[in-house]
Order: sequence, then C-alpha cells, then structure tokens
Amino acid sequence: MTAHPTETPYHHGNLPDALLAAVGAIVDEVGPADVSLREAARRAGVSHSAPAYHFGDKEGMLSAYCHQGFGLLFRDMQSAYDAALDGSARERMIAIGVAYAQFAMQNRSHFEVMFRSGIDKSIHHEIGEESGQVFGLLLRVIRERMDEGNYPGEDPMQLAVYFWSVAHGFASIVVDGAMPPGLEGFDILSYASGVFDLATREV
Amino acid sequence: MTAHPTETPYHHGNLPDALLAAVGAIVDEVGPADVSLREAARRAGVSHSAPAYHFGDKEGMLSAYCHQGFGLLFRDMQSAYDAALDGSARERMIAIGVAYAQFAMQNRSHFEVMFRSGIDKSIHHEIGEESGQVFGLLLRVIRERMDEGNYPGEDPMQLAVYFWSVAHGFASIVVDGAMPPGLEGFDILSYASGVFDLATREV
DNA sequence: TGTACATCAGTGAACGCGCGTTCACTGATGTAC
DNA sequence: TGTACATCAGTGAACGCGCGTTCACTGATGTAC
Repeated sequence: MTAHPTETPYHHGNLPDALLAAVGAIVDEVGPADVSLREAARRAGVSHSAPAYHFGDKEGMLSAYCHQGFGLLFRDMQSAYDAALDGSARERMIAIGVAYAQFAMQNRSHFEVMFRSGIDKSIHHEIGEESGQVFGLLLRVIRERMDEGNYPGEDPMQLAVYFWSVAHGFASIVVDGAMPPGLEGFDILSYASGVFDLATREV
Repeated sequence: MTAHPTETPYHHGNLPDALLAAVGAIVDEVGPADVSLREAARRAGVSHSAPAYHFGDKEGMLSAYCHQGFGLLFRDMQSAYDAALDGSARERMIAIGVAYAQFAMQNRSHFEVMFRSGIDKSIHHEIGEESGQVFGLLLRVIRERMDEGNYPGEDPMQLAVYFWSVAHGFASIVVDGAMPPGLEGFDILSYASGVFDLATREV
C-alpha cells in the first residue's frame, strides 16, 4: 500500500470530465469570458498545466465542452421525438422545440459555449456533424408534418429555418437575459409552450 | 499658430465616438473577447489611459457601446414601422421583424455587445429603458393586429414573446454563425422575409 | 485687447495580476517475460 | 511471482504578454474681468 491513501492521489481518475465540469461551473458563476485553463485546473484540484495534457490548448478544452453539449442536446431532442412517436407530427414538432428550450435553460453554460464562444465548426468537423444531426432531426419532423398535408407548397428548408429561429430565439432570449422588461420573473416554461404552440399552428 | 498643425493634435476632437467605433472594429475583426480599453485607445491613436477619462472603466465603455446600439436599433425599427403606416398591421409586423434582422446583420458588433456581453440592465437603467422601448413597439404592433381582428383570445404578451423569439432567434442564428449546415452561404435576407411571412400568418 | 485662472482632455510611467504555453521532471501504472 | 521497462498522467518552475487601474503631470481651451 502506498502512503497516505486519503490524500489526493497523483492520478485523478477522470480528469478530462472533471475539467469539463469545471468549465461549466466557471461559465455559470462568472461567465464565459473567465474560462481559463488555469481556473479549470484549480477547480479540478490539479496543477495548472494538467489540462494541456488532455486538451492540448484552451480551444481544445472549449471545443470538447462544445462537443459534449451537442451530444446532450441531440440526445434530449431525440428522446422528446421518440416519446411523441405515436402522436401527430405537430406534437413531435412541439416536443423537440420544447426540448431545445429546456436544454438551453438547464444547460446554459453548454449553450453559451456551443453558440457564443466562436468555436469554428469548419475546423472541428465533429461539431459541425453534430450540429447537422440536430438540424436533420428538425428537418425530418418538418417533412413528416408536410406528409400529413400541412404547409402545402412550402420549402422544407425555409420552414426549418423558421422553426429553428423560434427555438433558438426563445432559448437565446432566456439565456441572454433579454426577456421583455417586467417579464424577467415569469414562468418561462409556460411561455415556451405558448411559443411553440403558436409556431406550429396549421396554416 | 501652434507648431506642426499637421501632426496629431493634443485634443482629439471627438474621442468618445472614436473609441466606440474602435470597439466595433475590434468586435468585428477579432471578437468581443478581445475588446480592451488599451486596444480601443490604440486604434483611436491616443494613450492607453485616455478611455478611462471618458468612460470611467471598461464596463463603462461597453455599456456606452450598448447604449448606442439600442438607439440605432430603435431608430431602425421605428422607421420601418413609420414606413408601413398606411399598410396593414401585419405589414408593420413584418417590417419591424425584418428591421430587427437587418440591424443584427449590419451591426453585428452592436448586437453582440448588446446581448452577449453580460451588461446588467438593472445597473444601467438607461439600457433597460431602451430595451423596453423596443419591446413596446413590438407590443404595439401586436395590439394593432389584434384590433384588426387577428389572434382572437390570445394573450398579447405571449404573442410578443413569440414574435420576439422569431426575430431575435433569426438574428442570433445569423450572428452566431449557427445557420444550418449547407446554408451558410445562402441569401440571408430572402430567408428572413420567408421567416417573418410564416411567423405572421393569420391564425 | 490682454491677462489670470479654472477647467478640460490626454499623457506616460508604474503597479500588480492572471493568463497560455513550454519543458524537463517524476510519480504511478501496465505489460512482457 | 518477480523484475525490467515503457508508457501514461500530472508537476512545478519559468517565460513573456497584455491587461485594468491609478496618479501625478502637462498641454490646450474657455471664461471672467
């Protein structure tokens, strides 16, 4: 047995995950601008140069966090879609919209890093692919809805951009704290339902 | 006459405006994270401590830039509204939505600082008030539209949140570079029209 | 018209800070034999 | 079961950098008389 097993061991166990969790905590507490390799290391209880071993550099750490976020987002949206499989296409449409909004609310730090940190999707292709998966699910629901006879003659891509505007917009408003004056303390989720109800009416 | 009139004079002339323009240039060229008092001073051709004289500190400079942006946004939306005064309420609704999207596209740096820099509206009340003006115009158009018999029985506030989600969402997608894969190079303005057309259909 | 003075606008040196990155290193673990 | 060795994971000192802020200062301008 090595000495002092109760002290922090030399090997962390799962440092990459601990560092990503630290990134989230930093964004939540003091904002994305204050994320640094050193602060993440500090919070994970390792030396300041440990993160570089796993992520290479700062952008590597941020893109890993971004990657993690897209995984969570797609999983949430897919689950919402699956749960509404025996409903109408409109119900699935609302379901993935609400899932998108909920993801942003419950994972603000991921949302901010995913869309605000200037991570270049053309460099980190895995992130571009994941972002494509999310959009693909959206497009699929739109097509299902058209198959049910709605949106006659419309361009699916145009509809997808519209619906993504609604979802990303509502999420952004909440995350940016850009809610209308006087509404800051309202019941966000009930407004979300109303928004996606309005956005998916028959036309 | 003082010596060397062709050299840069001791007094700048309009340093505050020059510094705000520098902020915009920095955001456009290297991103919001790289805005600093020193870099703004450098670009304006003054000493690094000059900005503090006018803005107090870094947050003061950013909130001044934010303030400027809200002024421009409200002016643009008001103009769009006025220009559609003899049309239907729906046309005014589309007009201010498109104005919002256009503002974000043509003033990316303002948009980013206004909604992404963590400026606290409860501290800088003038910004809170301006943001309220923008939302007020939106709410007004919604009420006009309801007066014309549309959206029967709906809550104006709910409708306003919905429509702001669309406008802010489309703008955010463009500014964040979060456009669907394959659509990065599309004609943004034509998609904007389509989005606001869809968002304002009779229900 | 001139002069004294107050105020405005910008300077430049100095401070301490946290950061990203590099690098030689060491402790811990796994594997071949 | 033991031993040698390779590899993995993390350390800690050092580097140079740009930053925000403060402060005594000076140059320029405006105003009162």
